[in-house]
Amino acid sequence: MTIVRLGYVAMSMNLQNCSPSKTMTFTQFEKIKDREAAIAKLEKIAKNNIANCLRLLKHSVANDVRFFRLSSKLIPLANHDELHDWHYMNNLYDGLGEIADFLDAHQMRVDFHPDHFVVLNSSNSEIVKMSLKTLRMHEQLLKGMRINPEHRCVLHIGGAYDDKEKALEQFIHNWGLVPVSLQKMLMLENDDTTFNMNDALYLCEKLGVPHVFDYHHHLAYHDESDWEQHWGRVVNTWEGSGLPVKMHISSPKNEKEFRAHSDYIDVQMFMDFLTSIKGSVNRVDCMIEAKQKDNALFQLVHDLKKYGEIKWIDKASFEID
DNA sequence: GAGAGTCAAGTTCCT
DNA sequence: AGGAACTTGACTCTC
Repeated sequence: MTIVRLGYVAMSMNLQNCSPSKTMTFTQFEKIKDREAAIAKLEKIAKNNIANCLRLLKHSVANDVRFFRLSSKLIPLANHDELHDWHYMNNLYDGLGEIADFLDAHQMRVDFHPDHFVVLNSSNSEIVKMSLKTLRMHEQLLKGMRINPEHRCVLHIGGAYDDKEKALEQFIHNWGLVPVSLQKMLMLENDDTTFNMNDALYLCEKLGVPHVFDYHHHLAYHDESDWEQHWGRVVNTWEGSGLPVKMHISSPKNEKEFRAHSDYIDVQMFMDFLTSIKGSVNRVDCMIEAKQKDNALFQLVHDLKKYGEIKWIDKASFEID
């Protein structure tokens, strides 16, 4: 028996005016002559993003969804070079504290997926430095929400730079430059063009990092199609974690644009996957990555109702035998 | 208000 | 060497 919990990404198609990712471009920032006023504007946006984040969490719990990806764009221009003197965290603790209180009251798994500017295997030390800065911001946000940062940020491995083997070794080298507290925060995902499941598992096993298996990425890019023979290794990378195995689920937009995300999830593809893994692991949390966000999750739940082998626990989690 | 073009950041592909 | 695509939600400007 396996317990499956569904989650969705960062924003809702149902809540109005509830973006957690509002921003201000640097160009606009510079246009405001009074720098203090400009920073005040950034702070207002950040506060509002965090308030909207709490609204999203409440909306999720109201629908039994207890798995959610936080936006990595909560703080506009947070790590911009020209704003290095801005202590963006100072005004955010109240808002983050409210999220902390809410999370304390509800069993909920939240985490981050910093975007593609975080590249840990770069041989350019400036890029690695900026990447670490961005990861430290994520760590501070997690601490502000009183979340144990362990295994709360999923990353891609990075660039191939024309030599994949070398790029993997560069990752291992650079890993030594990553502070231990940040190392503990990370998980690694297989991508859809460069580093497949085997590559990610190689690093995860070597460095003691949980592997987030992305089934759609695997279908788009692999050197052997049989992922099932390695599934046990995926599960093993989670052994030392206090959290259940985490997965990414999405569906191809169409044959031609296979790698792009579709609006909704192909229920048969998802069931094929579940049928393969059921019983191999006690719990698995599936992050639904679809253009229609929470609506894609609700639609998937609806589509899953026709499968008799699924026993529903609540509106967004179930058991499968 | 709708629609087109732009945005801090990286990598890869194309010329 | 330099520019566009990638992929993305939100912003900004124009009409």
